[in-house]
Amino acid sequence: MLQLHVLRQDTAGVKARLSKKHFADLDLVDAIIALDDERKKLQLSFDNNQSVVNSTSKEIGALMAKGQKEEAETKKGEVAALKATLQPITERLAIVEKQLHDELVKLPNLPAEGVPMGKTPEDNMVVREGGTKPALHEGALPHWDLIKKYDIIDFELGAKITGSGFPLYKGQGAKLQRALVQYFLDFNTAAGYTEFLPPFMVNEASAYGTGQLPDKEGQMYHMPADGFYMIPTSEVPVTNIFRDDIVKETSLPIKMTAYSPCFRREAGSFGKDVRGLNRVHQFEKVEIVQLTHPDKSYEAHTEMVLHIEKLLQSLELPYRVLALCGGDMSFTSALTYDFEVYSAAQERWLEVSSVSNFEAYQTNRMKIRFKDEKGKTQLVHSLNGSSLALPRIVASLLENNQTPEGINIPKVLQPYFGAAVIG
RNA sequence: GGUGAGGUGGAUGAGUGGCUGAAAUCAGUAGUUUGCUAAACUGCCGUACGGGUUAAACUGUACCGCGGGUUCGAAUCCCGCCCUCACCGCCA
Repeated sequence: MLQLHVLRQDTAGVKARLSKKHFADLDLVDAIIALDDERKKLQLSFDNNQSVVNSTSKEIGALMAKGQKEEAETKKGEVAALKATLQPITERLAIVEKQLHDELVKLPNLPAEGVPMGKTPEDNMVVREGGTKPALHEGALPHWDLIKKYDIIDFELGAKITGSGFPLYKGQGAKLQRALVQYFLDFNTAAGYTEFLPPFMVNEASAYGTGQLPDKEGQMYHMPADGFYMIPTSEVPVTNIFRDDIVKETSLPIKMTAYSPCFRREAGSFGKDVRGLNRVHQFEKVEIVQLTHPDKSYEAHTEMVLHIEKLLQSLELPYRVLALCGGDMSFTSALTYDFEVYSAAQERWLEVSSVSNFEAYQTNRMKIRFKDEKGKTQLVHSLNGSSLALPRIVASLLENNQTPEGINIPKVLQPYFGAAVIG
């Protein structure tokens, strides 16, 4: 969530940036500031009253010790009267604090300087493209046919076992998953990211910390008996490692990577976009996360974008980098670059990575802080990016690398996969 | 799942109703001393929200797993929950 002092210091600027994100309820900003004013007033009057209660209680203790019962009883009466006046203040304060918080989390993160204007995916800006689109042979197939031809992924069986959107990987299909995960993790750890294998379910506090709750509740699978959520990305458990911590400034940046399956309900997604591997309920993903000094987060973002780009280049896939426009960025993000790979048979660009800088939006919720050289506590910045989401990489690999003889495996993957061709 | 023990500041750990926002030790940090390193000595050293100040100083309140309760007063007593550890049971 946004920091209150930002709203106070530059109310007009905040509103302008919220509009860039196509957030309509600008009056909410004023309402929040008004709530905070009330909160301060209540807090002050509570503190002053409580202060008297505390000191009087001490006097009572001293009187009792001296055996001056009568005087003590008089003081008790005073305290009781004070506490009676205190009660409505306390109650109101609790209401105002809750309200203030509930309203504050409704504000999305503010878009950064260079974020393009716009509302829909069409307004996203292509930053650059790389790789070359392949020329497919006569009779080339989309991946949903290729997986049947080579019997490597079975959607029907997955649906039988669980439901639609839960693919069953078989034989070389399963091994390809394992090879990709391992390759991605090795690529990330070689660049200084520490590997984690996190829990695949999280509690409410963690889901809240990264911003999945309260607004994206419907996107996650929920286990009501235990109050847990299946993770939609390992960003959630990994970023929460440092929840409520004050880290050493010298430990920044903290660079983490993790593999996990990801579970997404994708409620309300229908149509041609969802065919085959394009959109599924469970998929494999390797994620990178950084916690940085607030002055260094944009530098880190650039570094992460280049890192993902190198990874895609090593897979020899045609890709492009998009700067998301204000309206298409996620609620919590200040700057997002998406990576898309071209899937030649279906002639579509598929999103395989999203690299975002959340600035202090997530860390303000999670209270991840550091002490600067003046000893002042500050929030760190958090960033993350997929490196990478497997299904669409697989779709694109299958489609782009198909030949009449089989599917060619990129050189870098061959040691992991143990073969050069799926045939 | 059963039984028992326990959750206190970065760590260890004292503290069973007021003198405890919290001993002590370690770690950290600033300084003194010292050829260097090491050691010794001295000061500082939790978080949040306020008041106050140009900035400090100073100052109020809350917080000892979480939430309630008792009391003039709670880390300390009571209730509920969560978590950790040990043993037993079950099990990959």
